[in-house]
Amino acid sequence: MATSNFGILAKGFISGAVFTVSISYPLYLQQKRGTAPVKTDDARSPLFPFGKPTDLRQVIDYTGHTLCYDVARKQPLWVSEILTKESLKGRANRKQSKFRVDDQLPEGTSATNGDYHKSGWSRGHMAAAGNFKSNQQAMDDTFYLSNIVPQNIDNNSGFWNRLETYCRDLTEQFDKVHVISGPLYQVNDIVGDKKFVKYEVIGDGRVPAPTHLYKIVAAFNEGSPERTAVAAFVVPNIPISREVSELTKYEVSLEKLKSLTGFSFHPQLPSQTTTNLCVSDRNSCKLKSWEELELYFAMKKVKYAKSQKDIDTAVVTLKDNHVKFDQKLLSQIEKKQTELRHATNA
DNA sequence: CGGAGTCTCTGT
DNA sequence: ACAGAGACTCCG
Repeated sequence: MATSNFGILAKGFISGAVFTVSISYPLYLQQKRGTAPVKTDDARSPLFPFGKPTDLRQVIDYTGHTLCYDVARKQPLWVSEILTKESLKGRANRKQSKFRVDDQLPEGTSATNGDYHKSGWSRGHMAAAGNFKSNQQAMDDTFYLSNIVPQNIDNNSGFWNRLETYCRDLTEQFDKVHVISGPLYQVNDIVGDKKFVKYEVIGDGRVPAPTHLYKIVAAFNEGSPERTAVAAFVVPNIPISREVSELTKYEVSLEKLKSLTGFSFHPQLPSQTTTNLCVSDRNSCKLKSWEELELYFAMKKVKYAKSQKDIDTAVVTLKDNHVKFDQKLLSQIEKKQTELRHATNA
């Protein structure tokens, strides 16, 4: 028994019946407050004769990501993943995956698709599906609703999508890119000198829609993990202009994020030798332009076009947005058109 | 890449 | 009659 000799006796009543509990606790609990750390992992204490509150939060490992689940909010607190060139290569297809209730969670604590349906909010991945092209199972796992938060759809497919793309592109400069993502509930409404945190809750499950999302990016090379380049970002969960490409606009310090989340991320990271990602990265945390993404969309549309009409609409979309055609797209269009001609002739 | 909504079919 | 799965179409 790892207790001291300073046992005390507690007495009380439960439903009229007398109970007597002998409680032993370490000497340091008797010390003055502030002079020593209070041990919190001891289940017995004078103030908690029936045991200290237990925490339902749990950390779960999936095929490609690990998350800490917030039972009360029915969404993750943080989600961790590691990107490499290899993990981004492959044929896994998100069309094969389905959003679904996570049966690994405690009974009744998972959000449902019904909560999100017609809510006006999209189902935003924290660990991104596109980060697991190499493994269909890993991609499928990201579709568990344990990895999902209510996200503004324009933010999701726009700025946040560009941020995820930025993380993937970092694998061209670093062996490994470690990413932690999660929701935040921050002041988003100020009236006079009063500040408010206002957020919607959706569905029968009353799933809260976060005001912000955060992402911590730590990129390093295999041989020198002590020279990690790291940065953290807090992005409001609202549409963000396509013109914004400076990720530094949303950069915060790790210390700041610690106070916002209550989690100390990367506690082992030696801060003396790490560098700021937005300085080390040769792109200086500059996101790809929206035009580049439009070009990418067009490429896909042409590639899977079933008729000339599909190609035309893709082209019109680009012209509407004043996006310059690059050579790859032009040759892709030519290729597709001859392909379609052969199809009609046969 | 990131999503949504609608329709049809099927099983209870 | 209603719920879920799958195919299909659409958007940024």
